[in-house]
Amino acid sequence: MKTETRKDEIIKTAAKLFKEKGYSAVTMRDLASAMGMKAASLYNHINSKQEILKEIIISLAEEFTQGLRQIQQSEQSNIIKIEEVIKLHVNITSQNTYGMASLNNDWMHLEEKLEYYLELRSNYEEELRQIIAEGVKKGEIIDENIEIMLFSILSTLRSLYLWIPKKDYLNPGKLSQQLSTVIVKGINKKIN
Amino acid sequence: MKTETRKDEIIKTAAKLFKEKGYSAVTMRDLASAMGMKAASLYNHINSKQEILKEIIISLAEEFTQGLRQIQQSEQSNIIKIEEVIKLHVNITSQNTYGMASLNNDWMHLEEKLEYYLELRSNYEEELRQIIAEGVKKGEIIDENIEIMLFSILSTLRSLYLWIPKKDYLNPGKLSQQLSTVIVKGINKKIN
DNA sequence: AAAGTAAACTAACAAACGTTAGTTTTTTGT
DNA sequence: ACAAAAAACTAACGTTTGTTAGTTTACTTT
Repeated sequence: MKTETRKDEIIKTAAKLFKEKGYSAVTMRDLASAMGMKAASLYNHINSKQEILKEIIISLAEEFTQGLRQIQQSEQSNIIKIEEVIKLHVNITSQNTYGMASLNNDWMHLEEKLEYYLELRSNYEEELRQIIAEGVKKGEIIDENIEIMLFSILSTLRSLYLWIPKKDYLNPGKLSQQLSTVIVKGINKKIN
Repeated sequence: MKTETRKDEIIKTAAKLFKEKGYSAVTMRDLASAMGMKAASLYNHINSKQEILKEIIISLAEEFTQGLRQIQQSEQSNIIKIEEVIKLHVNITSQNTYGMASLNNDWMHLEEKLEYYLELRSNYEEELRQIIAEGVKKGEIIDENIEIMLFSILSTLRSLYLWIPKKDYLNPGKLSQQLSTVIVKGINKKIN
């Protein structure tokens, strides 16, 4: 764990501002002001505004890709794999709620890296889709519309960045567990 | 159902562009170009860029508020009320997927109407929270963390605008029903 | 056909944008 | 203590931004 560079600080501060107003609405002067410097000085550390966005988003996207790959390789039931995916999202999001906002809302401004990002994203969805499909085939998961289950799970997990900051009294482990309960068992009490 | 005014067309086109790039990244020249006219001509119909955003968001927010109020007044179980809320979201989102993007992502640029919007939003969340809480108290809903159930449901429903356009072979009725199943019963097959 | 209105246009504005160039200050390594 | 490197600064650039003013074109009503 090496010490945080000035560039890292800029990226971190940018992520915070991007979460509040979105990438396009944050100016280099806003960012500089938040860093306590002038806009031109930022360019001693970064090459462009876009580079900042790229670093925020791509590193997170690769973290998710790698995390899911490890879960996929493990030999567990598909329900447990999904619970591991939930943990993955909770953990990554807990450590970088600001960056997750950009990942969700500002990816369309990536330009050069856009294609790469979209590929990571669709691969991620496809792998999760296959976990669900296999779970259905093996009778672990209800035989409902797979797209809807995928959508519901991903929507919840992708929105975590909005909720974790407000509920930070919950530790990641407990949050993951409670989320798993709600997603896996549903909310109703009736026993069929 | 009166005929659509030019202003309505502009707002509709703007919503589409706002969904693709976000409010801040869409210029009046972009919007004019999409309308087949020059930027200055837009001002024969609207007063400002912000007014467009305001009309998109506030009308939707009020639609949700009114819809939830009617559900709340009906005398039904809380589980059924939640299923009605799901229907409400599916129906409104189906008819205006573009506007829903702004509602979710561009509300922070509302300025004068921001406070009003935030009030509608927090009232909406609070009413839904109470439906869940009452469901727990009456034994219809599992005794899990209410905030997490609220968060999970709202995240899914608020993300519908991203998915409905891709899955438009599903009609709203069927989609609502399948969503209810996933949210209420969960995804696992095991009978406890 | 004339008059009135609606809706487009051209031209331009002041402000804000990302970024560059060149210079000064601060920190680091010997 | 001094040289080198890092990191801040001022000033300015060419564009793009939302918007206004004034004018022209196209419909509608009489």
